[in-house]
Amino acid sequence: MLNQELAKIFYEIALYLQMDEVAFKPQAYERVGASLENLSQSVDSIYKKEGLMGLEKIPGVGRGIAEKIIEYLENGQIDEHEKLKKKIPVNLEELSAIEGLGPKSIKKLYHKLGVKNREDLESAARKHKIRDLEGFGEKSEERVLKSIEFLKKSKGRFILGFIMPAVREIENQLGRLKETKKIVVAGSVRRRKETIGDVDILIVSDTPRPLMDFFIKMPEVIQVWAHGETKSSIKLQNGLDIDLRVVPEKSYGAALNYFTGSKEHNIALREIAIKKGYKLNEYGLFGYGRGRASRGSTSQILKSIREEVEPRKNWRQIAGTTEEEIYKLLGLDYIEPELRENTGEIEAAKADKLPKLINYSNLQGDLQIQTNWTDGKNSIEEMARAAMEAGLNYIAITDHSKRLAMTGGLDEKKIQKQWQEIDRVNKKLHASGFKFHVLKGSECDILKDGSLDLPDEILSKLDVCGAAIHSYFNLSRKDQTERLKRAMRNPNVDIIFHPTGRKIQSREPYDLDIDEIIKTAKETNTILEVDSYPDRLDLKDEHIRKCVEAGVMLAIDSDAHSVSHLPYLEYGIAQARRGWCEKKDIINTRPLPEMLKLLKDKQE
DNA sequence: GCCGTTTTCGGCCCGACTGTTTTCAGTCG
Repeated sequence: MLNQELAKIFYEIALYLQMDEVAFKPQAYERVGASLENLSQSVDSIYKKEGLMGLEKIPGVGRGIAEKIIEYLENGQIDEHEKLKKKIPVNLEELSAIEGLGPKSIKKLYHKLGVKNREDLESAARKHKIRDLEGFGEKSEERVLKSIEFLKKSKGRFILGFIMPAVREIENQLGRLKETKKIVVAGSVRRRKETIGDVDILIVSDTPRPLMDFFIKMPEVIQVWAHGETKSSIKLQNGLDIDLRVVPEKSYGAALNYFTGSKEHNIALREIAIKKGYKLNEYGLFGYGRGRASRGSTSQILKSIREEVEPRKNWRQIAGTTEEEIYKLLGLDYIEPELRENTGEIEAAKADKLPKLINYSNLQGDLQIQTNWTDGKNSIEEMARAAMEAGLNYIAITDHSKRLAMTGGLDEKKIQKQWQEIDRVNKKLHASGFKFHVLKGSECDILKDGSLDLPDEILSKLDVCGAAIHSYFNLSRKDQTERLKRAMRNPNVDIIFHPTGRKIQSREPYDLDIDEIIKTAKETNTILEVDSYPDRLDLKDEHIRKCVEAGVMLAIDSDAHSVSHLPYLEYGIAQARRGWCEKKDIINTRPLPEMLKLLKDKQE
């Protein structure tokens, strides 16, 4: 949380500096903001362990910002930030979220109209005061009102797994047009971020115009933000913003790379390109001069670009049709989209040390499935058949335990009855010639003190015992961590389900020392789950990466409460890929007998 | 303010689109 607070402050400093047209510093602050957001360790613990020097090792942090971080840790605020806030006391977070409002406009609105927050802005717009300002007009006023309207209704970001069907529908519509040679959804969707702000679609075509026209006239469109030759931008009824760009074939790879991002990754690539005497943009990778790409020093080349001395005349495209050739010419291994956050992937690609990521087709089983025995919608047999159709070879039925009375949680008696039903389903499936197997499991409640909701004599008979926290979310960090550690030390507990308990956009994770949990998981040979349910994705990417580094085994489960939830596994795999997971790190990529042998209580 | 597989000083990613403009500033990604 501390990292996020600081990131927000640094972003705000960047905006304030931009208002005053300060050169270069804003980028530095933005960079450090993004860096802190991606950091898996808390700045607090870095500072405690390694002091100022440790902070300076964080990418984008030098002496100046390190001192500001320390200032925040000690005083809870940063002097320069407070000064800037006093000068222009506006709610930057609210105002900069408005479509089309940047630092310059915010500054002007404050000075001329005294706009401090979204409310002031809305009232100024409704009174038509904005249109009279220099640089503004009727259109900008309307845009402000529309954007406020939308922000009132939504939080501005969408949960990937929930919005994906709508995205794929638009992709299909555009893909069917005869002008479309190739289509791909780029941006944060392609990187499979857990939430997305908008959608970037890329099309290869020689005739952009009809595509653009079709795009802005689709029935779902409620707002056209931009409509140009090669780029258009719209908003759908469901609130989703979509950008469409059309590029020629020879620029496909460069454009795909560029529009996939992340911004930080792209900037790093461009810097590498410049060092090699190249230029990288969305149209391709270009070398300077004829034959020898590295003629002239970097600064000479830059100078010539800046001065626009016969721009482009001497630039020659040397790559751009595919992403692969761009990475190759930059001296890098190909980097999968899920890794492109500039959090070490470029260095790894340089050193030939990228992980061989788990594949979207690598799962053999699913170890968390709910049925209509508790709060699921479908029967055991229905879930089994659906999983089989989805290409899986085994599932574990993990209905809730008795403490979750609300869901009709199973007690000792009921769960044993469920075992009979599982035996019956297995028998039936095997008799029909299927190799599929249903395992006996539980999503057993972890009680307040870390003990379990079902007795050991029951748990020890399960094939797969999952344990999860569903109550007392507000325990202190120490108590919550101890609670989970105690559960992990139970020799019958194989997996901790959704270990941090967060729900994206609706519930914070409970307070946990995640490093301590990972350490205990390693010691006790407990598996941690990557819950694939779109608003859980728990563990999340940065935790997953820590597990991989620590050698903790993970399971990717759907947490399906209905047959329609099984496809959610895709998002768990995506999250695992973002956490640098290989196939070997995930227990349920193994065939059933091998998987079972890796469980805690099945080992010698 | 950060950063260095040339550098501890002198650089710092790049282009499309819009609106309000008579040639461009601001925003976005």
